[in-house]
Amino acid sequence: MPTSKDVAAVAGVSQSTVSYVMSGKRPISEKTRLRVEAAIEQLTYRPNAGARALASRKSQVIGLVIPLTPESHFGSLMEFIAVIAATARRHDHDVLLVTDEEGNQGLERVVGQQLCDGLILMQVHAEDERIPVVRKLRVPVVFIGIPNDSAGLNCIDADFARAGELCVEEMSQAGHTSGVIIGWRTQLVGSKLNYVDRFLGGAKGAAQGLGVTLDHLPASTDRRSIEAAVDACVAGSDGRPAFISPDMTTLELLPRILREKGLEPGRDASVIGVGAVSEALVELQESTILDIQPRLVSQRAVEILFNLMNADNPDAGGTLELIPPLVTHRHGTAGHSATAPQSTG
Amino acid sequence: MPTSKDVAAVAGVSQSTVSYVMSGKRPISEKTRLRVEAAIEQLTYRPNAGARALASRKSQVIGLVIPLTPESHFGSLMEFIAVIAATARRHDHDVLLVTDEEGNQGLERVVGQQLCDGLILMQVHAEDERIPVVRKLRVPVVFIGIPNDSAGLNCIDADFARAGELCVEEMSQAGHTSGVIIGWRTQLVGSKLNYVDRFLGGAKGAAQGLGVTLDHLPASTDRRSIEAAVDACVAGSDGRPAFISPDMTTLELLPRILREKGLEPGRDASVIGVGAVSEALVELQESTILDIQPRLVSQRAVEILFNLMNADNPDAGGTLELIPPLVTHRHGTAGHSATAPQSTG
DNA sequence: TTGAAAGCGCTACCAC
DNA sequence: GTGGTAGCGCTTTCAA
Repeated sequence: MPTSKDVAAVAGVSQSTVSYVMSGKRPISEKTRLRVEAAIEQLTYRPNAGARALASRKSQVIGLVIPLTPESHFGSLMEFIAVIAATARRHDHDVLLVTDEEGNQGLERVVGQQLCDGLILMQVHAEDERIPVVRKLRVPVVFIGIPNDSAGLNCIDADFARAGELCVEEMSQAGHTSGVIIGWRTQLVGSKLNYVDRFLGGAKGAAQGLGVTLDHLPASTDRRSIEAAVDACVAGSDGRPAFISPDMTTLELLPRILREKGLEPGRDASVIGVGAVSEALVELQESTILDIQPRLVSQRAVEILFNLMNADNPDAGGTLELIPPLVTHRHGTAGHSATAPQSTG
Repeated sequence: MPTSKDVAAVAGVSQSTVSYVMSGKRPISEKTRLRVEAAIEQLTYRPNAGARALASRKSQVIGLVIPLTPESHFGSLMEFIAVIAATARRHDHDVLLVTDEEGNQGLERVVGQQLCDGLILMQVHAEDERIPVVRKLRVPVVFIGIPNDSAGLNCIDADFARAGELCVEEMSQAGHTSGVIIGWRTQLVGSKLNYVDRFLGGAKGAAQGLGVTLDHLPASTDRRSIEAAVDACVAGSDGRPAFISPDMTTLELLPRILREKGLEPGRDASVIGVGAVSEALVELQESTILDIQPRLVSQRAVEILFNLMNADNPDAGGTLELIPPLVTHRHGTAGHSATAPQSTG
């Protein structure tokens, strides 16, 4: 493996000149620059990441903390990860995977070892126990998700309140005057994923405005609890029930459960929700799906992080960005086109 | 940030002793070891990853090269990534994400920069253009997938030949005497993902043995081509058609497409295939699913990599490991239980 | 516009 | 069983 010393020798310059050619941190004459670049090419030189990190105190790596809990929807998760990795590369950084299996230990470890210069945390809980730790961390952190107390933190997420409104509007336009939201068990809401709360808030507001009634049936992401919720809803429903859910796993399960009970989604019941669906699958969903735009959210998360990492002020921050959802797919409701993305401002 | 020098000072020992306490590479008296450990604890010392990598020529990181092409099924991909990350941590290593967007450049970069000590490559093609590059790489590499010429390479994958056999057996037991395999376009098979080939081989062999007829309809993972294949099959079918596919996306689309055509999967048609399905969804699949055991495959991949990384012989290797699939879920065929994983030896 | 040299924090060799 | 110390390959002053 050639070193920058070798490059210097070949180019007939000093090692520091090689360094400055690569970093551009000081003016170099056209002539020497070309010589150095030629030498780099010739030797296929690549700077040693460890040495660079040691000397510069920058690893050129960002840590991505991913949730591997049962409630996470792997397909959606991957959608985020893919964009984050690609965006990071565009900024000349790599991505280190940190599973939340290690919990706070993991955060402290990767930052303590100076393995990365910044962190992105996914699946942030309302009262996330990582927050006190994050506040003490000496690297910038961006949350995907909005905790209850986001003061001074940098957060970005889909606008679930708006998504709730849109779902109810969709429901109303599909001719329903009442519907049921299937979300998490109430005892978990508030202490865990609070986007359900935000979603409920938006939905309830819209329901009032539109004069439709809305119930909230708590359910977890397992088949049994969803089934129970469905039974309850069908029993209490006059005619065609409508289901709304902010959770992708639930949205995948619901149509199947309905069919098992002899209800054809779109005809005998409406299913409306938000999620991150892969393009291949979205057009065949039996539900009306609002896209929470994981690609946009991820990209902004990385950009915010890089802004912070390049900021002079070490504790700059306090971003709170909400990305509006898009209606990408309507299904089974008369009078609606099945595609045509539409901005929601 | 405290350094090992600080630890040494607090413990009243030399810096090298601190190093040896951490690495265990030389005997340390109980007494000093405790003193050092106490100092480490007290200062919450964490070794600087860059410095360590520089001095030891080991980064304690493995690179994971993931495919972000349209043909990859994100949910399945995540299943692999999660296990790889967890297993790596258990070996005291971290995982660096390398997207194949960079192609061979990416491989050469992360190895050249000495960002990682080993690589795992996913979604290996039959004539993968990364292979010549990999052979020159100075770090061990494990492939998930089996290229045509695997000589000297370390490969692991699900046993798709066996999976093909099992699918045909399932089909036969479900009372079908003929069926259709929906795989990739033939022109792609052979140059790209060759597990389809292996799958076809196994399936055809079993078909001969069982005296059932089998067609292969090429289709891509998009809705339109699958639909065309379905139409062709239904037209040529007497009675209840059977579909077999080695691709998860196809398996997710098929039941929906069938329903659109008025065919209820399990009753009017059988859908059988292999894939990596999340536990929450598997019991509601409209198909008979053989689990390709992504968790087991991933775990073995990491273990093989660590064996290579610890091997004295730098070009040890030439592993080829096939993991048998499990019948985890049967659907819509009389006389079968809907669950009960069963080993296939 | 360029070079020399002092570290960055760790490991591992050589002494004792 | 332990300590001293020479690098690992880079960045970044300080000098010229």
